[in-house]
This record gives sequence, structure tokens and C-alpha cells, in this order.
Amino acid sequence: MKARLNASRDRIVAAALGIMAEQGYAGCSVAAVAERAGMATGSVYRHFPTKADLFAEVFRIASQREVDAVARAAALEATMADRIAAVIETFAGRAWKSPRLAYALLAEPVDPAVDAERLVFRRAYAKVIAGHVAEGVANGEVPAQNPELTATALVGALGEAMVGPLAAGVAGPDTIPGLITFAHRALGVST
Amino acid sequence: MKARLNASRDRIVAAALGIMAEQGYAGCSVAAVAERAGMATGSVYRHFPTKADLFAEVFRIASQREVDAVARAAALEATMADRIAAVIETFAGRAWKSPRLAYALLAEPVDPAVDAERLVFRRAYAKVIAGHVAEGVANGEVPAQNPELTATALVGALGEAMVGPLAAGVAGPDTIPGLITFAHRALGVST
DNA sequence: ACAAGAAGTGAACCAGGATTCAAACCTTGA
DNA sequence: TCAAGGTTTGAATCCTGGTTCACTTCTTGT
Repeated sequence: MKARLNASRDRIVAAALGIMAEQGYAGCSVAAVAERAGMATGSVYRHFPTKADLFAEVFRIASQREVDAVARAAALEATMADRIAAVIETFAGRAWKSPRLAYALLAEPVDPAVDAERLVFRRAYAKVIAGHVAEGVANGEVPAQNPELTATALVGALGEAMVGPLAAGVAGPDTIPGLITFAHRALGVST
Repeated sequence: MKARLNASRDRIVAAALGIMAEQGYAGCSVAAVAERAGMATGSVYRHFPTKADLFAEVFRIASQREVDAVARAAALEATMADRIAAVIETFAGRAWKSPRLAYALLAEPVDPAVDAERLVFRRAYAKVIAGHVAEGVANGEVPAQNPELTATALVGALGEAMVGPLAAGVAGPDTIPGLITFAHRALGVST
């Protein structure tokens, strides 16, 4: 039955996500994933041709979840300044709640094939931000600029500012407001 | 003789740097390094206990070189705005001249032990920038802010904006001026 | 109920590259 | 010149973890 088959596949992905959130990519041997999914190592290969394929999908799903959350939070706000603030708060807040997962998605060493998925992830964030920036430029909230470049730079800034604290396990309480101020200034929001 | 011994060690480091610049960390098997240094594989272990130790040192040296170049360029300028511009131009210009090396230093997957060295590298950049920011705050060139946070965010922004082009092999001609504008605005330089 | 085929099993296999080590080779000092 | 101590060699070894595959177990259709 196909239901069973799909269920197995889902169990594998869920197990991989679970281990990523607890121990990062480092803990994700195929054997560990299979065990957590309640099946034999070899069975994983009934559903995914290689480990890299499996984790490309896992990264895609996890990333999409993050990007969606950020996009959704931003959509609730009225001004561009508030949208950007919402992006940062959501991004950083979620990262802070699942630090191991956030580290895995952002910076942990992984297979090159999986790494490629990370570029997509970052570009997706950049795209969301770029949309808001373009809008802000169009209606005069911020000065003319290349929304792509600004967005890419902001994604880098957010990531870098979070990786340190995530690795260290501590974040200054003013990190998030500080980043919001930084972003607003970088965009040229008139204050 | 000790001179010979030191010379061997230097040859190893130089060979590793050379291969990194040409083929990235991926090409840096111990055997390849040894061959380029003109010695047997095993001899490398006369000078470094493990491969990770060797590359920690290699990363440290290469990073120091980069950070020094940036710091030196910045020191030549008079205003904080110009110093920051010099940082960005030097960083991006050098990365663009040795893209494979820059990619290896910035983003290529490496041993966790070597990865740790990367954090030091980024923090060193941040420290240089933070110094200029603090100075700018002190003499009123820019508004009050946390220089550490601003600097970290800028390092992330620069890295992110360069990794894409480095991987793709193309950079828009307005990337560097765009980044300078971004940085100046983010700092709050009065224009 | 039974045959055909799919799904699951997990121990064995394999690849790639770091690391070791016993033998061969210098260099130095008497 | 010779012996002792240190250095160099590079093929053999080891390790890790992804991948395979011959076999068993289940599901489905007649």
C-alpha cells in the first residue's frame, strides 16, 4: 500500500529533522536516522538514492518553514520599517528557540550537495527582504538602491550576528534591537 | 641541522597555501601537500601532529595576511567613512583576485577544528572594524551604537555579498560601491 | 489459499584519505 | 672512518560511515 510507503518516507524525514534539531548534522548518520525512524539502515535507501538526496530534502523543508514564518510575520506589518523589524525578530527569535537546528541550517559543515541547498535557503530569505526593500524604494520610504544587494547583505549580517551567539550559547539582550536599528539605518529608513 | 628542519616546515605551509589558492581545501590531501613540498607523506607528520593542526596554522597565517592588508589600507585614510570604504575595497578586491582562496577562507566546508580558526578570522576583521566604529562614535562622526555588533553585522554582510559572486565567478560592477553605500548608511555616517 | 512482487533487513562491503612504522638514509662527533 | 642519533621514506594499515545485496517478510490479486 502506498500509504505505508509514504508513511515510511515521512518517518525518515521526521527522524532526520529531529536529530538535526537535537544534535545537528553531525549526529545524522544514516544508521542513526534509520534507528530513530524505527527501520533498518538499508530501508532508508528504498526512499532516497543517497544520503545527500535525503538531506537536500530535509534542508529544503526546514528552510521553507523558516522562510515562511518570516514572510508571514512581515506580512502582518504596515510600514516597511515594521516589516523589516518583524523579519529580524522572527528570524532571530526562532533561531534562538532551536539553536542547534539554526546552526545546522546556517553554518554547520555539510556535504557540498547539501550546502547547495543552503544557498537556496539564503537566497529565499534575500528574496523576501528584497521584495520589501523594492516596495519601500517605490513608495519613497527609503532612498534608491539595489534591493538585491541590500537584501543579501542584510541576510549576511543577520546570519553572522546570530552564529556567534548560537555557537557560544549566549546572546546579549540588545542584540535584536541593535540589529533592527542597524537594518533600518542600512536601508535608509527616515527616522 | 635546525635550519633544514624549519625550512621543511615552511615548505609544507607554503605548499598548503599554494594548493588552497589553486584548488581550495578540497585539493589539500596530505599526500598532495607533501608532494608539492617535495617530500614524502609521512614527513609532514614530523612537523604537525595531525592534518587539522597543519591547516589550523595555514588558516591562521592566510587570515592574518588578509586582516593585516585590510587594517593597513584603512589606516591610510583620514575620516571614518573613508576608512570603512578602504576596508571594503581591500577586502573585496583581494577576494576577487584570489577567489579560490577567499572561498576557502570564508565558506568552504572544512574540518570542525579548522572551522574554529575561521571564527577567529572573522572576529579579527570585526575587531578592526569595531575599532574604527568606536572611534567614529567617540568623535561624533556616527551616532551612538554598539561597535561590536555593528562590526559583526558588517563582516557578515561583506562575506555574504562576496560568497555568491565568488562561487558564481561573476560580480556586478556596482557590488563594491553598493556595499560601501550600504555600510555608510548602516553606520549612520552623515552624508 | 497461493503465487508474484514489493518492501524491509542488517551484516558485509568499499572508498578515500589520514595515520603509522620499520627500513633506509643522512649528519655529526670522536 | 665509523657508530650513534636523528630524519625521511612510502607502502601498509586503520577508520569511518555511506552503500549494497541476498535473503526474509509482508501485501495484493486471483
